[in-house]
Amino acid sequence: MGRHSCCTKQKLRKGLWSPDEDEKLFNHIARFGVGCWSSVPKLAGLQRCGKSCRLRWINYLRPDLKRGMFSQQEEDLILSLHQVLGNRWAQIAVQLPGRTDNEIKNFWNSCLKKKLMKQGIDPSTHKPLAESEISTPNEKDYTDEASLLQSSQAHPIEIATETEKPFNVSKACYNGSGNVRVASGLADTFHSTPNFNPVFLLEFQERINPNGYNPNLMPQFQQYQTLYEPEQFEAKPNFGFSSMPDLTNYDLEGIAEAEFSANSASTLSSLLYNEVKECSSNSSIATSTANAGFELDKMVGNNSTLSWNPDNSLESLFQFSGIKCEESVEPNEWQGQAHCSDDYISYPLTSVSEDLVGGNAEISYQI
DNA sequence: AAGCTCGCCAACCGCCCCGTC
DNA sequence: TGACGGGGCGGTTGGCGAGCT
Repeated sequence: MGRHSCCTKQKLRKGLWSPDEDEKLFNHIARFGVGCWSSVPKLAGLQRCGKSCRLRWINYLRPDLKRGMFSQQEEDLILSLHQVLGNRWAQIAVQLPGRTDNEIKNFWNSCLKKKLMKQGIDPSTHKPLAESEISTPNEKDYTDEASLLQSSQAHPIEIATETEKPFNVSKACYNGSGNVRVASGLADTFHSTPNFNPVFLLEFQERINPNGYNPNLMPQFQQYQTLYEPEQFEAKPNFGFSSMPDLTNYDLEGIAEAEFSANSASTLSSLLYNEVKECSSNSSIATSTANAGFELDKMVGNNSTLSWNPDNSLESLFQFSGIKCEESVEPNEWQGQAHCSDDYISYPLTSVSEDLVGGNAEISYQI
């Protein structure tokens, strides 16, 4: 296979990204969303390969990234997931909103691995070192149920019996003895389809006390908010970042509503915030597709257009089927309604809402 | 203060998978 | 059906800063 074709081109910059490059990439994605990565460098005026742009966006520029130290709960969850999934960082990252696979991988290699070693636990098998050396092959392939069963017999995964919400971290914790306790059904989740329920995500995020916005992007956010007041966002739908509340990063307990309003750029954000906060306070999160539709319908009570891309927070979770793009529109021709081009898609929330209420739409949860 | 070591982490590399032609 | 290109993923590297001598 060899080197990726985009990297073979001449005069491509490598190494650390400059603030200027970041700004160019950020502005490009902010305007046009995530599309064909190979065309991004050219369109954004960057001397980088598409892969490099993609990585920079995913690992650093994405507004839904959480920065800072890993919490104890996150650490426990990583340990738990690693025992089940092994070095499948991307799958592990799915369960840790706001964290990238690269970040988790680095955290594992720099901290957790050593921590386990100090505790006398083999980081690759999660068994006591002595036992591991004697009997256990290094990396087990847990993809098939037989090997999982075999593994769990040697080191049982405790399945919680009570009706617990999945991703309750306190119930999916690493106990330091090589065993992992997960909520009922969680193990199945890992090994069946890659589908992921965002309700679980919200549940989890309630508990991990996120650290807030990606600080790297605050200046840009502020800039956009200065340029475009909330009422202008309907006319500037391409600024999906600002109109898209970051569900992963709100400190639902700590942040004042007034503060939120000041920081958010749209009514939609406030509506979403209220909804999530409500869920947070009474833990009555919708658990069915129908309920999810209802909740969403309440959330999207205005006519704001959500312009967001599949890599970003909410639409990465909700894939609305049954919504067809009627026409192809160039990105620079976008207006405040539903648009679709080959590479970029945005949906008017009211349409989504109507479809959901009408029962025509199916929400599938997707990684 | 200078040199050295070490750890962290951003970014790259190489491979694989999948879709398209 | 095979070649090709794009995207995604895990492993690895190297730059840089902090701490130590």
